[in-house]
Amino acid sequence: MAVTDEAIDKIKEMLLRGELKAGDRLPPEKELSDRLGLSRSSLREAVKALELIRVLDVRRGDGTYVTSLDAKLLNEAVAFVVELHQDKSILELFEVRRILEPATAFIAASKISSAELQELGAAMDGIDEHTDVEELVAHDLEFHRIISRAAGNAYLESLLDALSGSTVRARIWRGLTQDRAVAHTLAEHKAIADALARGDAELVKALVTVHISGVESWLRQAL
Amino acid sequence: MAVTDEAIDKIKEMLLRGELKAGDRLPPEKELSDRLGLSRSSLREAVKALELIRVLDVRRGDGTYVTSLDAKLLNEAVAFVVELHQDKSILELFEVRRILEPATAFIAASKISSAELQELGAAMDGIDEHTDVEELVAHDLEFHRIISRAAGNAYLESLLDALSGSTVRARIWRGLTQDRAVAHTLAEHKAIADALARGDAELVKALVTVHISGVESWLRQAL
DNA sequence: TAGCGGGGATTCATCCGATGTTTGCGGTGT
DNA sequence: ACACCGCAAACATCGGATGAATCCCCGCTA
Repeated sequence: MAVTDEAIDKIKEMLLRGELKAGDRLPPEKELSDRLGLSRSSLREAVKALELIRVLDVRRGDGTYVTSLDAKLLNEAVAFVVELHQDKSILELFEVRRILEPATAFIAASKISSAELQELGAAMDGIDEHTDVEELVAHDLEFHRIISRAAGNAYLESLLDALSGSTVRARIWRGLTQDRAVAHTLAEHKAIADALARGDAELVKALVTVHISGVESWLRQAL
Repeated sequence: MAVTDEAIDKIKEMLLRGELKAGDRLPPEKELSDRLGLSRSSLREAVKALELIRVLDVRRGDGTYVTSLDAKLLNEAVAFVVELHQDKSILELFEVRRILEPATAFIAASKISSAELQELGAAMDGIDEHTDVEELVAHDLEFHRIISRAAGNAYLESLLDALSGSTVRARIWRGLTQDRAVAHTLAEHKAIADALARGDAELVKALVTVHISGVESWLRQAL
């Protein structure tokens, strides 16, 4: 194509060149479209596309702003794609997660703070095999997120977060509930938290590998 | 927002529900906009956004089609984001690559076919420290891509491809050339290929770790 | 009959102008 | 000093007009 895609590229270049920085406000639609030499309609298409992947933030009645442009961008972009691949090749996506999650936990083991360890403990409080699925999913998400955050790499955190979308997580925990495997899975969480507290990185890595692989094989059989 | 985002969601749901499948053609703009209850202009914004992340493929004068919806989607989405983070936090992105690349190579070691090994050999033919930067980048890209493809996980392949965009690669090889470190890096490629040929997965993993880490530390010092 | 070319129909590309809605901000009055 | 009001700026959405690319059917020709 041409005009609209050129506009996307030009905006991207303005970002790369530092002409536009995070938090900056873009010129009004009319002015920017004149400057880039296209119509408002076409410019709006470009802006909309950049808004979908969270590069721009459009505030009605106010203006269009550049987002923080941090690692969370990865999350948005990947999550959208992952959501579309739900039934199809979840297992391949899971294989990626099986690589990343233990490595992340390994890194986290040597960096995690006592505050984060406390958070991890709090995340498990009040969660047992009688907790309803919705809350279990929230717990699971938080548990893994605290660990990935402790690894100190925002991209890793975003990627892991996006790779197992909440839809997949919900399905898994629903399945675990039916199979009465919730207690077992929660025990794995507990073991991981304990090993993290002791700073035993190798054990953490092994436990996480077992944990993820367990879920993976459950998923494989469930499909 | 409202109308346009609703349209994006509705199209996404049509995909999830199987109402639209890969390769399908969407109704014409006019018809679809009527059906979704919005104007053509607004619908076009939605379509444009979905086109940016390669979910839809618009062919002028023909129609709008659903793409193959395969793992390559990840590539497009991630590559766009990565490109925007060039100067900023390349090192964090590299850390992710350092996790994925050895693990991928490890998997590839037990799966790689003789045809792929031959490809790997061919990719190294005619490449030496006198090759110009552009060709070195192409070689590097191909080398790592053959290995990730051999691992048999399309998402892994896409992700790795996207994680080290060609811009970063170009910068690295330009730097390696100036530092007269090209021969050394190519020798590492050779060693990796040899270990793959012997099926020594552990060695492959170690070599790749060394390889990536070497580049990473060069990059760290160059920033 | 097979192949080729033309022309109309379909569909997207782009632009324009009008109108509605939301937000931010400054002025005003108490 | 504070609360309210109203204007101006900026995005949201619409519908129509025109252009350009593509597809496909139909008729012509060898």
